[in-house]
Amino acid sequence: MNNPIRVRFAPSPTGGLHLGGVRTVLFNYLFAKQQGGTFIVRIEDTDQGRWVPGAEEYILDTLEWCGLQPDESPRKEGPYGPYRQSERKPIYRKYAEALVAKGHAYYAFDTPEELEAMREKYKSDSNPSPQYNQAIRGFMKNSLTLSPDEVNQLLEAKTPHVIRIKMPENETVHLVDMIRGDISFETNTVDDKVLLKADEMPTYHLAVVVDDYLMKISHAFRGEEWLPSASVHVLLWKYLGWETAMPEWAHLPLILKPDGHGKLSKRDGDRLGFPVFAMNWTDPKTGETARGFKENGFLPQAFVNMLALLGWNPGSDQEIFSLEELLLVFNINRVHKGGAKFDYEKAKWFNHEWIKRVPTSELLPYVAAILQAEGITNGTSLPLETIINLVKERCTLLTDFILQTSFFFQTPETIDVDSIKPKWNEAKNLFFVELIRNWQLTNNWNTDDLHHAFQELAAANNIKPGELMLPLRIMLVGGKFGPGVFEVAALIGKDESIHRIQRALAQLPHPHP
RNA sequence: GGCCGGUUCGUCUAUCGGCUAGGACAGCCCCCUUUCACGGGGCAAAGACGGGUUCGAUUCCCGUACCGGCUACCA
Repeated sequence: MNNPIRVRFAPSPTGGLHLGGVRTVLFNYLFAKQQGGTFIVRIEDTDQGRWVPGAEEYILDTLEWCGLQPDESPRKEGPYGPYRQSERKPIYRKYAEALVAKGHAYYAFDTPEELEAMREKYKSDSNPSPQYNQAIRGFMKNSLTLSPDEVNQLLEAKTPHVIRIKMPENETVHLVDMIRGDISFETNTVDDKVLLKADEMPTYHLAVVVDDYLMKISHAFRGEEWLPSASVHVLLWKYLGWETAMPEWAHLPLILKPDGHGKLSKRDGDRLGFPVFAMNWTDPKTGETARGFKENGFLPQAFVNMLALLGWNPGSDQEIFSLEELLLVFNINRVHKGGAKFDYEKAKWFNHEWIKRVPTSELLPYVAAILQAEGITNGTSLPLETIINLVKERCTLLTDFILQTSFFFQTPETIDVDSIKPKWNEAKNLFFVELIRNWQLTNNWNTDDLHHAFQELAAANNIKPGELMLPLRIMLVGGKFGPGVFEVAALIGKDESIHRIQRALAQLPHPHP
């Protein structure tokens, strides 16, 4: 009988939630939910210095927008709370002390200055970044080099100190990764990581092990950047006596910059002009706002779909997946080992596909909100659903609906007269004057009749309809885009259509006014 | 520098040793469309390199190169 599936996403509340973070959530979520497991969010706020107000709220809001709701989180406490590590502070020390008692860890009293001095002293060309490890610890100020009395005195005097893991000598640590298979580390090459900091807060290394144990985590997914320190974590599980409860590991590949190399960062988004965060994030210190996919006009379905295919694929040619479909076909074993360069063009393609296939009724609230925010809403009662149906395939982002629908609601502020002028002449001018008269008299204000009447009038004037369609489009819509002109005319109505033509005529040469 | 990981079209990727190496995005061309899109059709584009193993390697093994991550009392 297997233990229940319990997975966790453990972000640090230091800012906006990055693409890669959301993908980690997604894979956690899919893995847990397809097996009836539990998805937990635990806030890793052990670094007081990097804590940013609002970040935790933002992270939880983002998961809500994505539809990836945790079963247990600071917002929805479960049986293993609290779900914020800062509130779990009293828990950690005893485990660190237990490790000291067993001889797997030790107290270290070195000051930051002394650590710096050590690094300077041992720095060389062949070893540019000396570590606090088994070669060095014998020369430092710790409970391994000091006598028990000295250590007790220092402890009693409340001397600031940390607890470090004592890496064993000449051992090979193995770990099985669900994505990468067997990975091994030589303990001689890893340093004595700090477990408990001087402020009594645990470091990530201690906290992740203790909390994963206490929260009964069965599978631990995280970014590839954690692979090097995984050996420390495996050792900790063993030294704490919890080896049989250790979760299965999966280290996810990184999401890389589209150009150049390296991990994708917020800076790249600024530089290359695309969002990196899921939603807008305003830095409370600088007041600067980083754009999010949500505000850039992405549908959450598309965002999630795009993320799922970054580093994973079903082995078939299918690319469009709803969350429900992903739940059916996702398989952690098919996650790649190699990092993927992020491609914003492909991301937009996913969104376009989703805009085309999502029912208009579902698009409606998004579009209505955007139009309202843009101040495009007016007194008219035009059927927004009909309009969305007319233009949705032309919209890659939800924000494209602004350009594609605003001319239905308001007379275009400027029209592209420059595209009419070169081929404009008196005959065309007369045609439009006559068209206005024709329209004023008609009672058949619908797409088909408008189209036929236009054709007939063109023929009567001996002008090719093609010569007149573009001018009419620009007069009504403002530019060379949008759905069929007669559908636009039919929707905006007789008075408005005539008004727009008159307005355009006034901006064009008309020798006989 | 050390440690760990990775390497198929420009990009995301398929391939459980048999390949004329498939799909998608982007690009280009054509059709459809009296706009822009949608849609349809087409073109171009890849196995880092060197050794093995094998009847046969993109696929397995080794080495090299290159890329990435880590190397904090940050996560």
